[in-house]
Amino acid sequence: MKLPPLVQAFVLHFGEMGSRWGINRTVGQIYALLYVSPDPLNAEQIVEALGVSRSNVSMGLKELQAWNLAIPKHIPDDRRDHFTTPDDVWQILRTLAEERKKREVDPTLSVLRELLMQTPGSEEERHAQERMAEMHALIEQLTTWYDDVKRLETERLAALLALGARVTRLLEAKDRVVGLVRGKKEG
Amino acid sequence: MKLPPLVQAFVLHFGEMGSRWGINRTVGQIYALLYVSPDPLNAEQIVEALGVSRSNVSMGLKELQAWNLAIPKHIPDDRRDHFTTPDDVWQILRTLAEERKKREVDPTLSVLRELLMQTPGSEEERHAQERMAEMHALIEQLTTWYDDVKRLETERLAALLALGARVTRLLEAKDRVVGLVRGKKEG
DNA sequence: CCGATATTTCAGAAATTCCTGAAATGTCGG
DNA sequence: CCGACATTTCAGGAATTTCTGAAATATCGG
Repeated sequence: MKLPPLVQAFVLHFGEMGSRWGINRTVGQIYALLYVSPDPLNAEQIVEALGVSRSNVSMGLKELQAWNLAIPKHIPDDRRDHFTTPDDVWQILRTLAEERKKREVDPTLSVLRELLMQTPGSEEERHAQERMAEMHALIEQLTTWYDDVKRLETERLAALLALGARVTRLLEAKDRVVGLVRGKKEG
Repeated sequence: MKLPPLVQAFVLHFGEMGSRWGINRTVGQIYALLYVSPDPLNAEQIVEALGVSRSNVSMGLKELQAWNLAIPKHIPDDRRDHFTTPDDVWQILRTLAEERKKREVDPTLSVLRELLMQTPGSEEERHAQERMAEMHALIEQLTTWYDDVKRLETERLAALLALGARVTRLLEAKDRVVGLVRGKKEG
C-alpha cells in the first residue's frame, strides 16, 4: 500500500473497524479511499493503492454499490468504471441509517410480528410472547420516528440535532401555552 | 435444543442475526433466551436449552456482561450464578446505544481528531483532511445530540419519539411567537 | 484444609469468512 | 465478427472467528 501517510492512516483505520461495522477489511478500505479521494477511481487504481487483488476489489465495489455507498461515475473516453462515494456527509448518514435498518432491524421486526400472531401453548410461551410484544412495540416506535425524521430536509434535521434535549423545554412551553389558551376559553 | 416453539424461533432468529449485529451466534441465542425467560437462568440451564458447550456459555455470558446486557442475579441457597437481561426495554435501548457508540464510533472519532491535528504535506492530503473534517463535524454533532438526549427520562424520550418530525412544526410555531413578541415590542 | 461443585481458561478442532488467481463473461471500437 | 481490454465468477487456499473438552482455578460448607 503506497499512499500519503494521512490517507493511509485513515484507510487502515477503516479496514480495522470493518469487522465491528459488519463489513470486511477490504470493503472498509475501499470506502475510505474513495471517500478522501479528490477524483473518482477505477478498480486498477484501487488495487495499486491498497495492494489487494483485482477480484477482491471487484467484490468490494459490488458490496459498496449494494449499500449505495459507492457510485459509478462515467469518465469520458474511458471504458473503465470509476467510483466515488456520495459527497454529502448527511446523505451518507441517511444511506447508512437506511441500509442498516434494512439489514439489522427489519428482519427482526418481521419475525416478531409473525411470532406475535401465534397462540401461546403454555404459560412459558405466554410470558415469552409478552416480552416479544414489548420489544416489538419499542422497535415500532423507533422506526416510526425514524421514518418520520428521515424525510426532513438536511437543514431542519441539523437544526433539530443542534437543539438536542432542549426540545423538551419547547414542549413544556407549548404545554403551558395550550394550558393558558384552555384557561382563557374555559374561564 | 429443546424449547417451546415460540421461544425456539425467537432464539434461533437472534442467533442468525448475531453476525449482522457484531456478536456471535451463541451470544445472540443466550441473550434471546434470557430475555424471554420468566426467571433467571444458570449456565447449566442455558447449556441444556441451547445444546452448546458449557465453556461456550461461560464465554457468552462474559461477553453479555461486558455489554451490560446480562446481569447476575443471586438466588438464595444456590451457589450457581443466575442471569437475566435488564427488563426495561428502554434501558436495554440505552445500553445498546452506549455500547455501540463506544465500540463503533468513539475509536473513529479519536482517530479523526488525531489526523486532523497533522499538517498536510500535499494537496492530496489537504483535500483528504478536508473530507475527514466533514466527517468529524458530522459525528461530533451526532454524538453531542446523543449525549444530550440520553439524559432524558424515559417518559420524555418517549414523548419526543412520539412527536417525531412534528417537532419542526413546534419549532416554526416558536419562531412565529418570537416574531410576534418582537413585533409587539418594536411596533 | 478437604471435598464437592461452579466457573474460567485455553489449546486446538471446526466452522466461517475472506481473499486470490485463473477462467469465464461482458463490452467496446473497428 | 474479431481482438483488446474490462469486469465478474468461482473454486479452493488463507486467515479469522467460533466452539469444544480437558485442565486449571475459584468458592463454598463443613
